[in-house]
Amino acid sequence: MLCHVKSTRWLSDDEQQVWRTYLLANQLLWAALDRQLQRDAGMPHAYYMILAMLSEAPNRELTMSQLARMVGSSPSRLSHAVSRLEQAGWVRRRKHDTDGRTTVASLTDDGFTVLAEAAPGHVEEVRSILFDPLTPEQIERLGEIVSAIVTPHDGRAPHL
Amino acid sequence: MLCHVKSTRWLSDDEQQVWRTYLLANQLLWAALDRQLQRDAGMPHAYYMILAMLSEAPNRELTMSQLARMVGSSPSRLSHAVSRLEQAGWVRRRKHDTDGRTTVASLTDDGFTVLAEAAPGHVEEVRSILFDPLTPEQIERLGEIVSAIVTPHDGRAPHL
DNA sequence: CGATGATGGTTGAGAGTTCAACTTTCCGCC
DNA sequence: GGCGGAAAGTTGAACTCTCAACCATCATCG
Repeated sequence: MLCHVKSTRWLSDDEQQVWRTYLLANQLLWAALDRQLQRDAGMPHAYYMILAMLSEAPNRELTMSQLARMVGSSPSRLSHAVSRLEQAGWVRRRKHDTDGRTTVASLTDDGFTVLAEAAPGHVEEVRSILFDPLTPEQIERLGEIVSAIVTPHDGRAPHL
Repeated sequence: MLCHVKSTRWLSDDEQQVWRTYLLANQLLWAALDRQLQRDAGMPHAYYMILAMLSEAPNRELTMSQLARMVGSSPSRLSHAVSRLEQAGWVRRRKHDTDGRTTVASLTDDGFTVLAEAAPGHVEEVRSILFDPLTPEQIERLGEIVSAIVTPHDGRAPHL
């Protein structure tokens, strides 16, 4: 037992329970998602998100910075990932027209095809694990809850 | 736009919104947790969980299988992780007395110390990101929701 | 007793991520 | 114009994770 140490706001038993179950639910979800995407599209979820964001962008292209913010990656991680996706022929990189620092990533037709083929299975997976077990009310509550978490509170901003 | 493809149960706009925000909230949480643990204890969250599970086990030891199930790792991942932790001097491995196949991992005193030092900051981080932004009612709802997700539904079991 | 399969665990290679260092380009200001 | 700092990206090394192959031990059953 660790919680004999005072002056720490330890979790109550109920909170502990929620936290542990939250971790478990998350693991279930990620394991299933990664397995499905790896099987059906040969890429991890982070890469799928990159393609998905690009596919929705005007002209199917975004700067690396925009992309990094949208998928929540560090610049480094994104750069490596895009290198990989480029190598697979799913994304192309080019220099920005007017700003020489920024590079623009664009989705290729091949990339779009791969995405389109993986999407139905992916959505089905998300649905069956996350949404199907929940009632409509619970889904609404979940929406409120996650919104509360991502909304900046008091102190520091959520480093977006 | 991808959703012109029919015969897929696409997410509604509301569901899409919940899903995206869920992903964002998760990223926030994991980024913060990993940063804090890396800074304060020099290990990723998965490793922290291993130490935490061991610390709560009778005699502070568990078999690799038990440990793997509790932290939700593949045997391989756990084996690599424990190797690393052993190398750091925080965990020791030994052969099981009666079953020659199983190996038992036990938390060392050093391991316990590291854990004890990292725990307060970790709990504080979980609290400030996950629990503090939520009302007590929301926490309870969240508990119900994650329980519903981890509970086996209809078809296949959640591969625990 | 000995083959057969199941259980428990490890290993190595390849893929992904992190972290810090670095380059290049742009902006503001003297 | 040129200097200093900020912004945008990239790179390489160290680390973690995944996946498949593998070894050893146990259990069972003919």
